[in-house]
Amino acid sequence: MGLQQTFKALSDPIRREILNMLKKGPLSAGEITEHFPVTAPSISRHLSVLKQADLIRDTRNGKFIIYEINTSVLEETILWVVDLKGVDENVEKKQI
Amino acid sequence: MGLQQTFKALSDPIRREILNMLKKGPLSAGEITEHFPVTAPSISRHLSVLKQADLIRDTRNGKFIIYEINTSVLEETILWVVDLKGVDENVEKKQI
DNA sequence: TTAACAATTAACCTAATTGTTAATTATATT
DNA sequence: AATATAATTAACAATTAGGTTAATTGTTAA
Repeated sequence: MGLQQTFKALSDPIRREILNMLKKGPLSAGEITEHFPVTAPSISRHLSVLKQADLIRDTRNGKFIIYEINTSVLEETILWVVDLKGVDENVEKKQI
Repeated sequence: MGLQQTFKALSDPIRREILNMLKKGPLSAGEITEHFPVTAPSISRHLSVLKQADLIRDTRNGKFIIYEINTSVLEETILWVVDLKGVDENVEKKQI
């Protein structure tokens, strides 16, 4: 349930961009929607996919629903990709 | 064209498993197919997706087409995810 | 309590993905 | 040359994904 949902969530460019936006700080659904040329319901579903993957968390604040990023899930993802690459990080750094 | 195709390719469990198999060494399409409960044409398309993402390379050897992993593409992916996580690798290592 | 606003859910459509079987291509063997 | 083997491509069916508009749910403010 973990890696699969994470990769699926990351496989869409709008969702990746949303995560990049939230990296700078929490935003409401409306603020997120403004940045994209698609409708609010469409963004709402993207948010729902990210939430199911536990990449974002939401809290209601009055009329607004505020989204923030949750990076803890990415730990597993990084480990998986780095392991696939099969690289000792230190060797990697020496090469650069 | 880079990140997008990589994430799309990694978003399918069969394709991730194929990469894990190839991590241990090159394999023919047939050998890969044997490990999954789907038909050869289905695996062939998965291989084609991985190839388009440049995550694998193929060379014909007689009747066989041999696939091997290409991890260089993963560099960009790792950088992207690590940057999203916003973690200084050293801090990370100290915490563990 | 009614009106307005923020956001989600519902219903629907189209495009992309994934799987199958059948046909094709390329190579090797007899 | 004919046959067998390895793999891909073509054609089709079923499912999933992503977009839209319309309807619904929460919350605030008049």
